[in-house]
Amino acid sequence: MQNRADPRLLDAERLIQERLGDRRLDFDSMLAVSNIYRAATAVRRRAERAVLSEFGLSWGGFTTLWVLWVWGEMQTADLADECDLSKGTLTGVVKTLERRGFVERRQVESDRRRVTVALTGAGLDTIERLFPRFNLYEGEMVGELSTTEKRELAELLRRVIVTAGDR
Amino acid sequence: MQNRADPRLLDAERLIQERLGDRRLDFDSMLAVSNIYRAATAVRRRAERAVLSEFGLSWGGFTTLWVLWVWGEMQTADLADECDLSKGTLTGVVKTLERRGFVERRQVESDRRRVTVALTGAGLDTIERLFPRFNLYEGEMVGELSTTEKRELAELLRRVIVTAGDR
DNA sequence: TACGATCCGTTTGGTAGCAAACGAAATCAG
DNA sequence: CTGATTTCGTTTGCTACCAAACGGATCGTA
Repeated sequence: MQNRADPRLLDAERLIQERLGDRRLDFDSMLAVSNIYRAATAVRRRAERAVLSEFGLSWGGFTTLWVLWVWGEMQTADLADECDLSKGTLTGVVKTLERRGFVERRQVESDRRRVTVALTGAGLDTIERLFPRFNLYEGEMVGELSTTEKRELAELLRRVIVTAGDR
Repeated sequence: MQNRADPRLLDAERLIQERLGDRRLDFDSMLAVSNIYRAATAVRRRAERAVLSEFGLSWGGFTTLWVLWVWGEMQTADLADECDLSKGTLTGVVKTLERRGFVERRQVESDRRRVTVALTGAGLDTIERLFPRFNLYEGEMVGELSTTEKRELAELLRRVIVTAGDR
């Protein structure tokens, strides 16, 4: 068993209890939720600095490229859904990726409201070089965890995602 | 043991494996990391819609108010650190909170480079009404987990935070 | 006590993110 | 057919977020 890495957590807990006086407080949930957020921020920030910056990509840009790589050309709405972004946000991300030459938009002939997005050659090349690096980085980020613990973590989070989910 | 909640994950895994050809891939790390990010997004989004919007606060604004409530008046740099934000970002968040009347800046007499931030009466009132609500919401978000599982989750994430950490 | 180095918070310039409004295109009702 | 409704992606207006540059204030060293 690991001991607590950050002693401030305990200080904070004590202080909060004082502030709340006799009101009851759900510490276990509080710590679980706040650590989810802190971990995500740390992981994203480090990924952008250590891996993605070199390719001129943000986290969102990488995700979008990755989804297009795995699933192939897609409609904007589906892409937004798969990337877990609002459609408005996706418009901007795609615009940036387009400017960088990684993706291109295509009008759908049969329904001219629709637009699909696809990787360009440069985009394909980039994601194929980048993804193995990114996956190595992912391994480092959870490197302190055993395989069993990684699966446990993923499963616990999956249940939180379902609860918090449905956009 | 729980079975997978999202069957698409399996499709994705197969597709990715095809894309990668014979290169090896660390799925366990990939799923752990991507679920951290998805969970954080879902939790934040829901919090902002379900609880914070009513008080005119973003996630970052809430965090800042909360830190000031627990720790009291603080210098900008320490506040940024505690909120896990860059100092530039904090300037903007404080500016918004100031406009809303929740906090106020104070020049430090002994060192005129420094500025402290403190809750106003309205800010104190707001966080005292808001926090119990927020904590209830946190409980809902991890409501599918037992107490033991919440602690497990928090501890696993704590180790990821340490690995990815050091800003 | 002066001046170079350092330490502050802010500003700048860029991307990301959301909700809501929007306009064009397709569909539906009659 | 035609007018109303729905369904697309984009635009708008706002907040958030970072890195890097900035400019004023302080400190260290001689």
